[in-house]
Amino acid sequence: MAEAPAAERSDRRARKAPRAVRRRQIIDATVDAISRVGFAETTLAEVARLCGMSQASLIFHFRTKDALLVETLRHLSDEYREAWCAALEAAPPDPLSRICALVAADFLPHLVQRKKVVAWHGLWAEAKSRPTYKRICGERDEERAEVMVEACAALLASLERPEGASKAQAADVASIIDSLCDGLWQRLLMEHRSFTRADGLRIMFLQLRMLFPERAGEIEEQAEQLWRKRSERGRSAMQSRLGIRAQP
Amino acid sequence: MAEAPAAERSDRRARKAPRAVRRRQIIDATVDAISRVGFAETTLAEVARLCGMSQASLIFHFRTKDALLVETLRHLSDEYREAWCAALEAAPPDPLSRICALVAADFLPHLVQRKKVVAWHGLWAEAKSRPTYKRICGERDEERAEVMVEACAALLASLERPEGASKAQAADVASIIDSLCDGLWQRLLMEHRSFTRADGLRIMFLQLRMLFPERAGEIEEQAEQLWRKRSERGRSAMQSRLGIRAQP
DNA sequence: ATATTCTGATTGAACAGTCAGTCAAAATAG
DNA sequence: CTATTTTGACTGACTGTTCAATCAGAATAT
Repeated sequence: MAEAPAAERSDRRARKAPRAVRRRQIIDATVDAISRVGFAETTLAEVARLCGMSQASLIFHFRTKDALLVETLRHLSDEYREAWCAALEAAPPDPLSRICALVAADFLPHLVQRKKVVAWHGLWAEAKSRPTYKRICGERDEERAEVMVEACAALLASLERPEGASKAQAADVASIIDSLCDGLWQRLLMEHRSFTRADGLRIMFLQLRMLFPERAGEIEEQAEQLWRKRSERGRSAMQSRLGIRAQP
Repeated sequence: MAEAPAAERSDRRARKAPRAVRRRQIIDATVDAISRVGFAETTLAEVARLCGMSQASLIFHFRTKDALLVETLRHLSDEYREAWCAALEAAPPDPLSRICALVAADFLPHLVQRKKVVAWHGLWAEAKSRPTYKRICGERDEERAEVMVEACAALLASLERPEGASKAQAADVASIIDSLCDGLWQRLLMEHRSFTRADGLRIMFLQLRMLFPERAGEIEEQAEQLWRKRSERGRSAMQSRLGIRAQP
């Protein structure tokens, strides 16, 4: 309980911290606040309390409350972007692997933390009436959607389906994948007792197998690989099979 | 403009309106306000302005602002429930028709108005930190989900798929349908210029055909029927074909 | 019918509380 | 020292809510 080694524990009593560090602390506290009390009830006083600073300090580092909220949204957006970009780079270059990686990134436990997603949704909900928010959210979604459409197009092209694999078809498939992701996250947030990330991931892979039945085997392989990684982190006996068989 | 016939036109200048009517006017104005300025910025002053009444009147009819918001949420919830219940009753009793009816109800133009859904999402986003909201939203989702699961179970049972049509399977299929609906609505709200209700509906039916390829013909039939009804309301040349063919 | 009383709806003005943002002084760092 | 960071105390604007007064129309009495 004594003094901290000053490096890792540079937090509370460091009177003067680098600008970027303070800003980050404040943003983290803002995320915390929004996820706790909701967007509408998030006040500077609450954020200040959560990061142990004065209200005036927040205003000193971000000029206004609105600016703080915008930068919080931007931070979350950037972080999310980096997460799926990293997942994408770590994945093999074939389209199917890329799609699986993108999907998996959305459901990996500590890549996308609950607290952050709650805050994200709180800010997102206000985007409809705040152009700036809308722009940030829009950019985020667009970029990911593009990558997904490309991967889907590449995969569809390789499948040689009976009727022409048009651009529109790839867009539709990508729409289904992305929208289902969003919808499942919505459920995850509301029913976080009865519906887990594992459930969401399982259903996503179910969907992938339905979209690309020709590659059902590979998809199941990728899923089981994920489950194996997952079980390293705790739960030993996890239902590792998908619920529905591929069509014959 | 002379006197109104007192029955239909009981609106503005009726000094004393029945309690229920006034409450309804206020709730409508609240929906309007939330959809315009967002939940966080919705004040009693704004709502009062929108329905041409005094702030004090709002408090008179609903004891507090919170109560007004809760009753607004409940109203939207009830209205939505009635919409899909009506669609369900109007539909033929076979499982597939019921599923199609439920899906279509979510995307039919004036059954579910945009303004209301925007407001719904605004309130919904706050539910994470407001137990009362959460309860109302939860009830709404649960009831619909149950009906969907039942219909899916009945349909799956009739298909005689190779491996047993378990309860879990029906739940998964229902999950996919409902979650995709939610996700598509999310897109609809954000990209309401480039992504229309018709796009959403088209993708939903795409999904249904993928989930139940054995009944692809019937599903396409139902879809085309919907499109025909739709085109009565204006647009003459609407892409009436689904983009992807069923698997052979 | 007319006048009177009663009741519930409606409101303007005022209230107390909370909010984001200001400021000058204190604390810290280089 | 000077420059930057930090904060407690303050402010003005705005919030939801209260309240006494007003008003319209129904009920009652004459």
